[in-house]
Amino acid sequence: MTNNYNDTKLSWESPEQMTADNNEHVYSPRFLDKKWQDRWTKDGLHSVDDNDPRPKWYELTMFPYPSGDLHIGHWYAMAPSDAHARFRKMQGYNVLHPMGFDAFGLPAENAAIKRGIHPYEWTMSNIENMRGQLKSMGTIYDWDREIICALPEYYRWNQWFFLQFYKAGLAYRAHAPANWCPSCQTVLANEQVIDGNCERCDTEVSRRDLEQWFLRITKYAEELLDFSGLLDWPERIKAMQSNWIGRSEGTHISFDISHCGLEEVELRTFTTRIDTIYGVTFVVLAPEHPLVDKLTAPEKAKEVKAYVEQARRQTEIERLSADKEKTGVFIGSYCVNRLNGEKVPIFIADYALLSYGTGIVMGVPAHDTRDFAFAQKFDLPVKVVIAPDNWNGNELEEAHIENGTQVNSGQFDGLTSDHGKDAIADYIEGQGWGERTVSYRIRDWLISRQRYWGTPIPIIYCDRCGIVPVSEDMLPVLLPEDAQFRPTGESPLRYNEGFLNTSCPACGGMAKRETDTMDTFVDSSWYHMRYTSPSYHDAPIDPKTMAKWLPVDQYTGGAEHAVMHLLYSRFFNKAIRDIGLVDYDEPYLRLFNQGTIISQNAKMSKSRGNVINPDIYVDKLGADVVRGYIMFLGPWDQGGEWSDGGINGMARWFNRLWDIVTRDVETIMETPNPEKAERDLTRLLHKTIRRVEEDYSRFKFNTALAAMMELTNYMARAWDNNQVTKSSWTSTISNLLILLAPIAPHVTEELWERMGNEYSIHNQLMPDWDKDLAQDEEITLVVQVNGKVRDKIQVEASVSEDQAKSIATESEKVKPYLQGMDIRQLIYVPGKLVNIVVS
RNA sequence: GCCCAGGUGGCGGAAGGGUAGACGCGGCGGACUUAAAAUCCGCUCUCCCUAAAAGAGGUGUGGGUUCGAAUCCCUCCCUGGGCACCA
Repeated sequence: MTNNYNDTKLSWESPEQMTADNNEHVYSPRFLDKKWQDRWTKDGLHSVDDNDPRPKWYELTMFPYPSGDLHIGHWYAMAPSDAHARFRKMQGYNVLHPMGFDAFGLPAENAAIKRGIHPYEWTMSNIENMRGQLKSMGTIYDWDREIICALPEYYRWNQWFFLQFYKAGLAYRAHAPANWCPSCQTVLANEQVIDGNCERCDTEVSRRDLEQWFLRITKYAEELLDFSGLLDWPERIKAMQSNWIGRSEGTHISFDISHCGLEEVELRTFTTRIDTIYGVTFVVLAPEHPLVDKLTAPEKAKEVKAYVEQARRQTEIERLSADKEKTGVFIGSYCVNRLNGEKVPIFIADYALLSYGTGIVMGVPAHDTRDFAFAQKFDLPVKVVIAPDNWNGNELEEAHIENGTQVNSGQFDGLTSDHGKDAIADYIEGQGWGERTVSYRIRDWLISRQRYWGTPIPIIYCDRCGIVPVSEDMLPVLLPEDAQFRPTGESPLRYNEGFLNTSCPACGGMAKRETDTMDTFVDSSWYHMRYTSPSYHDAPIDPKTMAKWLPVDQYTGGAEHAVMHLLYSRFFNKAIRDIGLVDYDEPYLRLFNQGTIISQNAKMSKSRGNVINPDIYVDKLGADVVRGYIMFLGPWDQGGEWSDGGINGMARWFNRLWDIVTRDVETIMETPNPEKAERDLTRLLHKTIRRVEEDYSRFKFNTALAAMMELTNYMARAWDNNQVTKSSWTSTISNLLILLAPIAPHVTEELWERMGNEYSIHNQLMPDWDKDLAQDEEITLVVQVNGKVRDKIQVEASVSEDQAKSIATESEKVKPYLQGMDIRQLIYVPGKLVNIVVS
């Protein structure tokens, strides 16, 4: 059969040339995108009803920073999540799939410094533009629920949460060395320093001592390691969070310094290897440790001071480099190892970190690689206390860090080191010299930022009353509009007299406001909650909508947020739970991480010039083709490479689909065997339904599309071969359109209407598949001899084991391989194959 | 160094103990066209062979388990990500 494809194909012409008016059969994607987007908006098709009785499904994708342009990476994150949310909706859920803007942050302020545009103007006009681009994707976002973090009605609740944390002892101020990004002109949290560089701008960070506000995430270290409240999170993300939290079990053990005549009478160290306590030959303090001054002998003072200053100057990178040669200084005093009464010299060295454990390390060169290197450098004794198996008593070439037998360990000699650990810890606890404990690598979350475009921290400093929180009824503390944007290293708010000067809420006297603003990760820690009641005035969330929607059922986004946003948000949830604001333990029950879309073998970036602008493709090919192509690239979690050739393939398939759906069924001729034609097409349809729905639920859009392509390929062939019936044809195309609707909402809506169906396809339910109808009538029986395929035979699906075996052994192609052989075994796999084992 | 995730045609990728390479891109050949584009049809892992048929080989490497391994187990190599002087 020949088709006049010119009449029915999709046209990629502009809508001016091709409108639905001048030709019913020609479709312009650009025209149709707009036609249906307008219609859906007008009908409120995607507005979400809090009172809908259907089971709820809250599907969220990480909201974008309003950089001003929606690039292909945004599409890659958002189009598949939209398809998945649509799929859930078509499974009968009441779906909330909202969108908003992570609108505070540095680029807005940098634009102000560079170009004199106010951050508010810059941000809001970017949002305006991006909202339009987001709408062009054809997503089901309910724009009535949009949130913008930079607006006072949002950030006042950041301040409100901060005050609750302050009251609960979860927010505190401390003077501490902090990571300073000289380019961003602000401090950063530990999570925002990647390999010693700023997470945003990649500039090397330095250290700066400042008064800073912290949130006490360490209080939740143990609970954050417990992922049992999550339904489905990637193991990788859980591993990254576990790594970051860095739990290690060990013992606190103190060394006696009572002979020094100080107020302090002991040095507390943390060790995971208490079994090696008899091998201590030195103790190391972190250079910044407060006891350093007190313990330094006068004759060493100069040398120690020089070392401390040099250590402070070092950047994070220099200091943490593992291959760096050990440095340090003997400070001229000693402590006593209480277990054996030995006198132990005290050093300072920068490999001891003030912020981990107690800031003091017991040096056991025989059994720790770092201590070994230090001992070599300073010619300190290496005392073996854990004998390796078959140890001959010689000196060690390197540290023996594995297990062994306790030696030179007093009463513990002869125990295995495992037993030694327990016995020594018991003994120490009994003597009151220390106790078993757990140490974590994670530090409290530093939220102060010395920048303008963020949430003002609602704190007032009064000379008489000290630190005074702003009272709740005075919120929000508004960002002043008229700030001077100068990169001074201090918040621009400090130079704004009108903002800075205020009166003390306690005594009414003159006082000054905190001028730092909050890390923007505070905004994203609870934004998912605000979507449920974006304009609620009495609290961050309406308790009614909270109970209805939260927690989030499915969250999607990039893995780069594993130890930043995702960890902060989990902490935030647990903290506000303990304050009594929510009653669940985890904010995001299921998490799926999409990969990265690349182009020309590299991440897209302006400097590489390999950036793909989606608008051009949307304009030419329509949103559905771009959506479909992005989902067809490969498995969503593995990312993929953009190719222009590839997207044309997707456009071609939509073209063929359009052709198939718009064929006139009245021209179908009588087929010789209508029952068989009907059964065959129906069978493939039901197999396709099964595959597509399984694939959607696992985010395998690529194979779902492949299944639908196989179906259209079959249909085109069957039509040409006169092997279709009107009824199966019609029912197959309407089911196919429903299956495809989550990926391609516009084309399917248009074709659905053209078939004469009731508006809207997006209110249809996903079809069920029928096991019997999907059942094969014939199968290909594979016949192997010793595991090698020798024949493939079409047989009835109902074939019995005996029948299959005899068909296999009697195959003409197989017989030569059986000649003169003994059949040892016949393996039968029902519905699949027979393997004849011969020798 | 430790912990994850990967390695399959020219390319993106299917298959997660049972026909390796679905689906798509690219390529080749053909139809339509004055021609081109678009569209449609056919072929497209490698070797052997004039060709077909039939063989043989083939999923990073080397071993193992199994009637049968891309798939499970062990060794090593490579790629990407995370942690790393954390005591």
